Amino acid sequence: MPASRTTSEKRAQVIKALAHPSRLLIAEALLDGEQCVCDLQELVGADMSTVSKHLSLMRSAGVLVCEKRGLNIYYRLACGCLGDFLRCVDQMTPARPRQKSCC
Amino acid sequence: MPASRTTSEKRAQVIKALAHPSRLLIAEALLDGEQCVCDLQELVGADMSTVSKHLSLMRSAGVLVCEKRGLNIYYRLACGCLGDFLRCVDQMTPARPRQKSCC
DNA sequence: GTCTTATTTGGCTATTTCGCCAAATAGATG
DNA sequence: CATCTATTTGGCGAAATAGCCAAATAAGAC
Repeated sequence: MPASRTTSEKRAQVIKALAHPSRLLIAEALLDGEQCVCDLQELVGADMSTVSKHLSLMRSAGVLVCEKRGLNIYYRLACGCLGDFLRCVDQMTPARPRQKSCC
Repeated sequence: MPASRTTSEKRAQVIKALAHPSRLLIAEALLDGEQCVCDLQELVGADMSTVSKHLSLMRSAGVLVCEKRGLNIYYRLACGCLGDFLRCVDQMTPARPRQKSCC
């Protein structure tokens, strides 16, 4: 059956949470396991508040979950499938050939 | 090895091409096979020029390829893995539970 | 209790993205 | 050739997103 518009909207919200270089960099880093906000800030190299907003967006989209332990808050991927997701993305990221136009 | 910033940027461009409800709806429809622009316009229900720009963006991101036959231009998915991609997205699209905040 | 330290939130400007309209283009048809 | 049909492109205002700063919050340490 064809996807409904509301299904596409829900899915798009999740995809959007990964469709930003800094957010994707964060998600990729978390493939190796959880990290605290301050480590992710260092990774991304942006203002702490900026990173925090990215994390919050990814969390509310269902991509990340977090947990407080001691002084820090640790984020991790909500789902183990991100590797597969990225493998598919890489199949569409050809080093070179991309159609500029038809015909 | 960790993903580099430029790798994440390339990937993010592909993901961005799918991170919009109308564009995702188009991609989902193309799971069942190619369609011409006018069919996709009807599906999306936006102005023809709007749909054309979405298609062009997806094409230059490497998500779609197109081909002209007769009067029409037919678009199809560049890669067969989109189904897997969406299955992963759906795992992160829980009907209900989503972390509002930590702790 | 006060003082830190880690993180989030509010507010603001700058940038990007979206969607329509109108005009341009490409190619089939007569 | 002129004309029609399908699609793309240019341009512009409106809306959404990004990133910084400053202020607020939460919880552990003292």
